[in-house]
Amino acid sequence: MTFENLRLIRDVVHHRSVSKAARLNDISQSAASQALQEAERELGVPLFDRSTRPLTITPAGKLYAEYCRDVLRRHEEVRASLDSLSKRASGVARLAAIYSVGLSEMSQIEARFAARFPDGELQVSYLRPERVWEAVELDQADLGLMSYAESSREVIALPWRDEEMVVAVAAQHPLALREAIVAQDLDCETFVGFDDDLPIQDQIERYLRDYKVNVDIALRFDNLQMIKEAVAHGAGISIMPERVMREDIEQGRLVGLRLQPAELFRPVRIVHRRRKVFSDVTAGLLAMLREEEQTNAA
Amino acid sequence: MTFENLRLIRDVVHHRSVSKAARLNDISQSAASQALQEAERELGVPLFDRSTRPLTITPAGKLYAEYCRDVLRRHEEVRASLDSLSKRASGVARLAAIYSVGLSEMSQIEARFAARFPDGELQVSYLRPERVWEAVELDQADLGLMSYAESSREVIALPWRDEEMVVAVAAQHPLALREAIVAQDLDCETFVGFDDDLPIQDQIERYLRDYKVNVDIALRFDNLQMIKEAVAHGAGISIMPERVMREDIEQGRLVGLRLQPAELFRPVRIVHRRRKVFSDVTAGLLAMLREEEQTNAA
DNA sequence: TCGCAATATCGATTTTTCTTATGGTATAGT
DNA sequence: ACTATACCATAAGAAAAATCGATATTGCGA
Repeated sequence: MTFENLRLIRDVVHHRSVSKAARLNDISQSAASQALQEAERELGVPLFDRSTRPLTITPAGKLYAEYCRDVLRRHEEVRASLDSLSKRASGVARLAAIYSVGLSEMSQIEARFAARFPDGELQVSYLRPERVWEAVELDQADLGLMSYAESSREVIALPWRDEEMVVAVAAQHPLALREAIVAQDLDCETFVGFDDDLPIQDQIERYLRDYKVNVDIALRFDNLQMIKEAVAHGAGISIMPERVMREDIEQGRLVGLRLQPAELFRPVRIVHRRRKVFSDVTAGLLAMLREEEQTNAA
Repeated sequence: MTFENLRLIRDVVHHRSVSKAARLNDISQSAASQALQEAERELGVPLFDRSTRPLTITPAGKLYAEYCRDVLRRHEEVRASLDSLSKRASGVARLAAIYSVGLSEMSQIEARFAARFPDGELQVSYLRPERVWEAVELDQADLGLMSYAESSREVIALPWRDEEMVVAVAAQHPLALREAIVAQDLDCETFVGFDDDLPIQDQIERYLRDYKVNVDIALRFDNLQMIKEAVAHGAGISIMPERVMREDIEQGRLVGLRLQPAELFRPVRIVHRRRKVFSDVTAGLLAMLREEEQTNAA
C-alpha cells in the first residue's frame, strides 16, 4: 500500500468516482480499478459498492478514507518539515583547525558532513593554534578545533577529545623494539621538544618532573610536523599524540611507544564565540562533532 | 513509499542497524539498503549517517522516524477497526420477500449484499404477502419486502419503491399494437384480476371506477404468476407492475402498455419489527435497501 | 595489519504495476 | 423501450520496480 493508493482512495471517496480519481492521480482508469481491488483484498473489506452509480462508500470505506486523510496530512506535514530543514541546512560552515588534527581525520569529518548536509558547504582552514583562536574570536571562522584551549570571555571551549600521547622514536632507535615503556625508561634520553611557551611542552615537562626523569632537549620546534621529522632523522625522541603519528607509524618512519600508565593526554577542544547565532549547518556541524566526544576519546 | 518501507525505517532507527532491520522485515540486506537510499532520494534528505558504526540518525531521520511510528500506529488502529467491523458484520440476515419482487431483482440484491458483506450470509425466503408480514411479526425474518404494507403497532413499513403499473396483454391481442393507451381504451375488455380481498385489486378497481371504465373480470387469482400465465394464454388483459413482467415482455409472451397518464403504482415496502435491535449485517442490508429508495422509484 | 561485520553496488530474475483494448452494466435521455 | 453514455471490470502484454545473490568497500576492533 503506497501513498499514491491512499491518495487514490481518498479521491474516490471524495468524488464518488473511480475514473475521476484516476484522472486526478494521472493513472488510467484500469490501473485505479485494479489498485482499489488490491487494496480491498489486502484489507479484507470492501471499501466501495460499485453496483450503483454513482458508487457508494461502505462504512469501512468511510473509516478508511478518514485514515487516508489523516496519514496524508501527516505526510505533508513531515515533508514540509524535512524540506525546510534541508533548505535551512544549506549554507556554509567555516571550520578552523590546527594542522595536527590531520588531513585523514578531516577528510572523514568532511565526508560525514557531506552525507548529512548535502546542500551545505564546509570550508576548512588549517592554521597555527593561535591563529585558530584568533579566527574564531574575529568571527573569521564559525568553529575552531585546537588543543589546550581555555574558555575566555569571548570564546568558549567545549571538550572534543583527549588524545593519548605516546613516545615517538625513530624506527632504528634502541627503544623501538620495546612493546611499552614507563617514564623511567626515558631518563637521560635526547629529546626533541616543543617551544617552551607552548602548553603541550608545559604538560610534558611537568610529567617528566613528576617521575623525576631527566632529559636532554636537543631541539625545539613550534609545530608537530618538524618534531616528527627531527625524530625520524634520529635527532632524538619525543612525546606526542599517537593519533597525529599514525600514518608515520604505518609507513614505518616512526614508532609509537605507549607510556604505562597512560596519563598524558592532549586535550583537543572545539572553540566558538559565545552568544554566537549559528546557521543551521554550523549548528549541525557542531552537533556532529560533539557526537564524537565519547567515541573518539582516549 | 510503502508501509514496509516505513516499518523498515522505524526499525533501522530503533536498532541502529540496517541489516538487523532487514532481517526483522524478512528482506535481504541488499534490498533494505536500496530501499533506504530510495527513500532518502525521494525525501531529498539523508536520514542516516552510515559513515560511522553503528550508523547515526540525522535530525531529519529522527523526525521521519517519529512520523513513521505515528503512521504505523494509526495504521494498526484502522486495521483493527476494519477487522472488528467486518467480524461484527459477519452473521446472517433473514429477508422475507413476496414472490413478485422477482428472482432477477433479488439476485442483484444478493450480489450487492455479498459485495458489501463478504462474511455475511443472506437468507432469502419467498412467501405469500401475508406470510411475509407474519414472518416479520414473529421474528422469523429480520426484514420483509411486500407491497401495500401498512405500519402496525408491532411492525413498521418503510418506503422502498413504487412500481409503475401497466396494462398487460398477450402478444396477439389487438391492443398489443398500440404504443400507449388511456383508461378508456380498457372499456368492455375482458380482465384477469386479483382476488377481491387483495389491496392491489382494490386499487385497480378504484382506478377503473374513477375513469368510469367497465371491465369484465373473467378470472381471479391470488398471485401474479397465475395472472401472467392467464393473460399470455389470452384469457384476458390485466394491470400489473411493469417490473414484474419484464422477462415476459422480453421473451415476447406479454406486452406491457403504459397507461397515460401514469397514476397507478404498486407500493413495495420494507417491513420490520419496531424496536428491533439489528445485527450489523441486517442493519447493513436495511441501509443498502433504503439507498435504493430514490433511485428505483417509479 | 588483519579479520569481522556492516553497508554499497552490480547484474539477473522475479513481482508488481501499468496501459490498451474490450466487455458488461447502471442510468439518463429520447 | 431503446439507445447513448458514462462507468467499472477484466485480459494480456509491456514497463517498471523490488528483490536476491554475489561481490566490493569500509569502519572498527583485536
